[in-house]
Amino acid sequence: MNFQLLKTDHKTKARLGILTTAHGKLETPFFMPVGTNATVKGLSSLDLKEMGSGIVLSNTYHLYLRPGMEVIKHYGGLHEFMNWDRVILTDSGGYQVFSLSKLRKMSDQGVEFQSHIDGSRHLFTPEKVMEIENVLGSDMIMPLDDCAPFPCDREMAEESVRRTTQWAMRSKEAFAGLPDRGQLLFGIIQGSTYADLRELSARQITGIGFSGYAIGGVSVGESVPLMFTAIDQTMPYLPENYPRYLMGIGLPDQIVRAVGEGIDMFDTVIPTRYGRHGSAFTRKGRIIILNAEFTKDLRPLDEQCGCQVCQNFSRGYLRHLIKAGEILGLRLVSYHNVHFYIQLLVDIRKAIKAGSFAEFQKDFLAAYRNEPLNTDG
RNA sequence: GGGCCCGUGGUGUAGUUUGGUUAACAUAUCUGAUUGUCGAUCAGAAGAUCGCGAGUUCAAAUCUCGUCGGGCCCG
Repeated sequence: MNFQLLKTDHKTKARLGILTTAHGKLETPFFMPVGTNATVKGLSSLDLKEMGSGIVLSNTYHLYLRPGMEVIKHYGGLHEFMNWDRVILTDSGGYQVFSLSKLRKMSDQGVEFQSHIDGSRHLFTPEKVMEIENVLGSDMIMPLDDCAPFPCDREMAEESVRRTTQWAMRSKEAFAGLPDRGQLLFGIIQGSTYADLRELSARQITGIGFSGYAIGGVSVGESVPLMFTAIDQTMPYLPENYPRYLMGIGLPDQIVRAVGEGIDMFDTVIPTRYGRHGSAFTRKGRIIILNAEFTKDLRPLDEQCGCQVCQNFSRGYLRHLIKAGEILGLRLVSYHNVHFYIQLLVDIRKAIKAGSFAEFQKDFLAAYRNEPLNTDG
């Protein structure tokens, strides 16, 4: 068993656990900064270590297209390529094919798509994705799935579930035939917003048996309530003794809520994307540092934050950097935001350990506003 | 001394020949969106009594005269 469940909160469904991988142990719940192109945009592996991240997420689709597998193979894997000796999870590319490739043809065989970079044509099959991820050498790997869009009619959702299950079986089989690099293969649940399809998908995927289970097909354009409905519809069918990964989620308050539903793993581009676009997270909410009111603000982004950026730079300075299009601005705000997420999960784990997660959740949600904050924040 | 060109939101321009809805576009500014990546993009807002004055006209950024400012050419 690679996952050890240490504790389940008595008032919520929050869990504390340890996930063991080829590149180290991780306490759950944890957050994975997204490093699509073998980099968390704007941050080096050194930065991530400094802020205490134990894991990064990277991406099969992007790395396969660029730099290409020959390069990664030459380095011996993604860890060596990006000089990151901690844990890596790679997404399969199912979502990217869904979100980036204009021209794509899905069939039971796989998905044929055109590169968003140069238009070249490629075919991803479940087997091929397993091979690619094996070469990448990431510690946790996701199988190719059929990510249903939103809105999605029932027929399309049914097909997404059927195909995702079929692909999951093929992935597992292919995975078994590849060199053992100590990788953990996860299963992905689909089913859109249909309760019975979520249940069906969860039963089928867990029936196949994986090292962990992911809720996919969320954060694809649905409303937040619907997203949580999909979580509710899926969670009862996930086995306790395996890690649960909520793909692509979410805003800080959504993470705090989802932990209370029993989710163990998160990833989202929000801290880095929002950082590049000039939004910084604080425990009171998000400030859009680009706003004119911060022009002469001498305070750090978040007065409760201990990160390098908050120790050294003011809101007014960071605003200037972002407005001037300086790379340092993108980098510093991204640094703060990723640190914010990492620290948020540290505090969440601490609260679960102390048996006070329910209070933590209540306090956090009471203090945190989702609408952008003004100067008073 | 003579001749010619140009003055339109913060900036750069279009519209003037042929007068006719609410003066357009880009950029900058302001606000918002962004969830298995996007230094992308999208949405919304504010901003010009068209250098100034007079005249012609039902109606003037547009035509006429004067004037101020900037530029160019000739002497």
